[in-house]
Amino acid sequence: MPRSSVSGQTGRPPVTSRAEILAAARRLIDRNGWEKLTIRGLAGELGIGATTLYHHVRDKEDLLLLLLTEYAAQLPRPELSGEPRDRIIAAGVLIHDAFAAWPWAAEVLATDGFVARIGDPALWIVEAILAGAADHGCTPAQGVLIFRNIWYYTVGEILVRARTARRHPDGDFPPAENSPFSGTGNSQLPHLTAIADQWGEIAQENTFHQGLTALVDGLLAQATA
Amino acid sequence: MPRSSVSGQTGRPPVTSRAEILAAARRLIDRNGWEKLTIRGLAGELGIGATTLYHHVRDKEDLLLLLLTEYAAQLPRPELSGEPRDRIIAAGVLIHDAFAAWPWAAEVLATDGFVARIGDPALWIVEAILAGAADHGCTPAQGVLIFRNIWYYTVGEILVRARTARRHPDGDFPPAENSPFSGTGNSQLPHLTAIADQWGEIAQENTFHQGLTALVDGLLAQATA
DNA sequence: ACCTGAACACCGTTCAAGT
DNA sequence: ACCTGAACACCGTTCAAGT
Repeated sequence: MPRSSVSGQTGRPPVTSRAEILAAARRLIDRNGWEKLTIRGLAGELGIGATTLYHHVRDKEDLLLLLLTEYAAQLPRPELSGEPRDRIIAAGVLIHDAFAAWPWAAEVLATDGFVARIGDPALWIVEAILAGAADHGCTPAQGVLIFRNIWYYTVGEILVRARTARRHPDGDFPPAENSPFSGTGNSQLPHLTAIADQWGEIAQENTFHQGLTALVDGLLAQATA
Repeated sequence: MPRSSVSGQTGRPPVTSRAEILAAARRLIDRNGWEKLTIRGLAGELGIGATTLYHHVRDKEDLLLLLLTEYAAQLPRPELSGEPRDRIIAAGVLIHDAFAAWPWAAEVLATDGFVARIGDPALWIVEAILAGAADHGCTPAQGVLIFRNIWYYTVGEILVRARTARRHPDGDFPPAENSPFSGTGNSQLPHLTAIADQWGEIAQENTFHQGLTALVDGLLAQATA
């Protein structure tokens, strides 16, 4: 790790910086996908020795976390207004859209403790959901429940759709792979058989907003029952 | 790949079989977690050369898929009865419990096309959800929507909780890691501050059934609106 | 028919030595 | 202060050669 800047500079001059490393990492991820990011490849992109990176970031996990924190800090932070229920849904959509633009973030962050790890830049959206729940008449514990459920649902949607997209990139979805029903004429499965042909097309639709609304409305109905 | 058994056996006798390999893989996963499963380690467990495995399974992904198919085929398949809405929820709980017992399965299968890949043994539960939706008055497309949403929610819950458990194994949950709020006295985040101390404990609770119920009720309300 | 070691093309990370 | 190559301890997979 380099020390924080002091006036009297001595010793060998740096060939790179943490900022340069993060920018290059982001470039490579956008180009090849995050699974393909390697320390050695990153050093190659920067034209430096692979081991030099370890003077600027602790390890690969630290690098990814720095990248996520940077991304989170730079996201727009719109004022949420209107009915509490609508604010909660809008907050969920914001989380979703942020991850949809950078699906690998969901892979890295798919953990309950994510907000603590990513830090302050993400807390405001949690606060927004808790505030919406409270304004709707929920107890604090019910607010936490609502946040957790939105988080589960959103992570699941992002991960499933991201991995599906990786397998058969945009547009074509061979029924045999995308539909749960590839065989023919299984009389034990009448509903599945009936819908088999259209499954792929239906599963392609973006129904996040609709599903999130159902989840939030269901949770709020439970809370105020 | 070995050929299907024929009576006149010739050549070098096998030192293992696909069944033995799958059993050993399962043992190692249960012992060390699925991330630690390596082809070389598996061969070591069996006391054979690593490259021998490639005569019995195509590659590592094929091996994992065989393992999943075996697991799915062996799961109990209870009759679901009662109200359509309750049958849908019960089906979701069955999916959840199957994955909760083997969380790595969710990692491998977190893809829209999962049922096609895992094959017939998993189709009955999809049929059960579609049938419940139809009996409740949903169109086939609405049934597919309900299945997909249950799948997203369940995958998210399993993955988030599995990865969290891996980070701070059962019991203790340091607030600094498990709560979104580690700092103190941030007046911009009143609701978060108020609940910070109890967050870890609340987030520990298993609320899957409750959340799934909210989701299904919300979706059914949308469908029949 | 089946098994095997050597080899290929990779990983992340450490550390002593250099500038 | 910072950089570097060599080295360590791994991966999955292929393939020619052996039994």
